[in-house]
Amino acid sequence: MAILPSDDQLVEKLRQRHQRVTSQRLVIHRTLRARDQHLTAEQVLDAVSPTLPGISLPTVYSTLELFDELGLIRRVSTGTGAVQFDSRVAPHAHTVCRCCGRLADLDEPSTSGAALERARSTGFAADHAQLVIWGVCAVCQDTASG
Amino acid sequence: MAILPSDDQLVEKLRQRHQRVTSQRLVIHRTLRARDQHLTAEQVLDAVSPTLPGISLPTVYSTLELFDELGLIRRVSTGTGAVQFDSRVAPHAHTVCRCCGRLADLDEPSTSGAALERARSTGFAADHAQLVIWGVCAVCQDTASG
DNA sequence: ATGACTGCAAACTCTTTGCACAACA
DNA sequence: TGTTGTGCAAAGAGTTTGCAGTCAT
Repeated sequence: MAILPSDDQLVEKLRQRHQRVTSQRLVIHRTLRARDQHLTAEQVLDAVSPTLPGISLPTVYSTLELFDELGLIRRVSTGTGAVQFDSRVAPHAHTVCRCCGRLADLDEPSTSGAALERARSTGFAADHAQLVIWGVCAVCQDTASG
Repeated sequence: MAILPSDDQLVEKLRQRHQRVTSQRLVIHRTLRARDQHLTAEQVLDAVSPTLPGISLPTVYSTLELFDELGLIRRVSTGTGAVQFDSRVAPHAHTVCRCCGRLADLDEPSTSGAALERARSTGFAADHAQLVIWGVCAVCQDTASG
């Protein structure tokens, strides 16, 4: 499989760690970048299956875990249902509806800087902050009141 | 089982919702308040079993879910291992070690206020913000460098 | 008395593991 | 050519569900 310019970041990080550049890793990476949203492992499998027939869920999981270690994606967990993997690298928060469980993005750029600093001041090597806001989404509010 | 002054908040909320005051709910509530830390459902089971022999894990889960709805505790999920239930009501953040998985408290009082406001401005009825900071704890840093 | 709650068992979902084969370096 | 990575199947952990019996109101 040919290496595209958009693969460079991934390929470089893999080479640094003496890990292999496989078609599974390339396709999953391209798919995540193209979607730029949060997906479950199963959704990633469905998204890449047309391009990679026969790819397995364990491979998807191990690849997503690798990408999380490399800082290419972020794991977002709400504790309800499957973990979501977020390819949006820019800082932002997430809202979770207590009613329908829906996860949505919230642009909130600079909330976590102070918390990262504070964590570091306690000796914790912080690399990433994840802000999840619980509540009821607009749709479920309408449904409940209607 | 007698109602203590410390149970008042729980009892009042249950009565409001026409739900029953059971010994399971009282003991779990007292145990959580006494510990004032984050516990898994299994740890809650172990903690209350001496007082309530024969209590079951499904009951613990349903009670913790109820308390979360009542705002008496907070569900903290890292996506690795079991969900933790936090009886500390005062705003604070959590750190998660990528290496050993350990969850720790971080006093960080006012980080989430702006994010809650912002979520509300989009029509989302936000009630709670959860800030999780990923990184490597001091212990694991020492282990890796030694 | 009656309806909600509990305990038990089983099922279910999500994720990880073990092993043989394939394929990158 | 030597490992690392993949696919398959199965196991594992955590959580939820169904139902009969119990208990708070």
